[in-house]
Amino acid sequence: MFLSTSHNKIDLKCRVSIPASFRMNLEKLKEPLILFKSLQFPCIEGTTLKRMQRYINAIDELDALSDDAFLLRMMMADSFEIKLDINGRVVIPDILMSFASLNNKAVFMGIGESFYIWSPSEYENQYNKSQKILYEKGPPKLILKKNE
Amino acid sequence: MFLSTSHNKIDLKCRVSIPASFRMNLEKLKEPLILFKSLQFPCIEGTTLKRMQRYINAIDELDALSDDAFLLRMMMADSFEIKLDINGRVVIPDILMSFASLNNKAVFMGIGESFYIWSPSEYENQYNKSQKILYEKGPPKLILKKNE
DNA sequence: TTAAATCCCATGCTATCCCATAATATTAAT
DNA sequence: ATTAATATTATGGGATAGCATGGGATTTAA
Repeated sequence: MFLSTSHNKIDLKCRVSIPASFRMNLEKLKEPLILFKSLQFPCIEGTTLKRMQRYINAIDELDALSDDAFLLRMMMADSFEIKLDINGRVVIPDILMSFASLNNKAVFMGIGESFYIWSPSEYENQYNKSQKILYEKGPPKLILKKNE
Repeated sequence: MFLSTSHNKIDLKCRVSIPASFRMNLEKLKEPLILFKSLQFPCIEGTTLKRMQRYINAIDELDALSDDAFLLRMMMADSFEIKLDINGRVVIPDILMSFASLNNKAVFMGIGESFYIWSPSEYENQYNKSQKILYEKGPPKLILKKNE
């Protein structure tokens, strides 16, 4: 699982260290890493190849001409299978750098099955927004299921 | 799996490099490459012979005299099994060049099980369209199934 | 025999790999 | 508890291999 938040530097070659705990999770799952444009936020989403496969399978289940199928295909087009170097770093593709307004700092935010990579300023915006919602509407109501 | 987007040059002999990651996918699957006219867009679709077989099988499931069957057969007629040269390039048949309004630049767009080849301007149209839909209707709602 | 398609070699560029070092966290020892 | 020793993680930069592309040689077809 991807949990916790950390701030890492992006160098001139657009390289950045994936937090060690995230790396260990990928290694444990023996899964390659996929990076793609988030459909909800101006940030990059990271996940496993296996999970991406589920999106792809979902496309064939949909009406091929529908908006949803169209958007999912566009999502695939902006997805990249990324190899880590020996030090646990990745190179962030240009397309994703500019989409997420990244330049020299990245905020890694684990959210369970996947994680986000934010620019520090966008992250702050998002964080403030969440605090505001929490203050105005109170905490979310959750029904937890047992593990299978 | 075909993922990511890249821009390659088409030379005077109508040759173009298939992106290395797409090539590796074909090699891993030990599958020949098929190029054909997309049924939905003014672009070329590329996929494996195996997946093309599934389209062919699908025809038999249809009413043989229906419009759908007719369209699918026309699609097959403009399908080509393409060999890669030693550097990973293919020659795009004239029929497909003009169908997709290609001349000296090609945009390769991976969409999972297959990929598209667009002219840069058509690709841009398509991308803008997706951003508009995303903005107006929000992200696709998906319930993901577990992988088998 | 000429034109066109295919194959193969050459080159510049860029992304990837690998080593070195700096920073941080963890353990051990006094 | 404080300091020292060690391991782990993060970052910088140079060497290298692989990719995209141009062009010429060889084969195939008309």
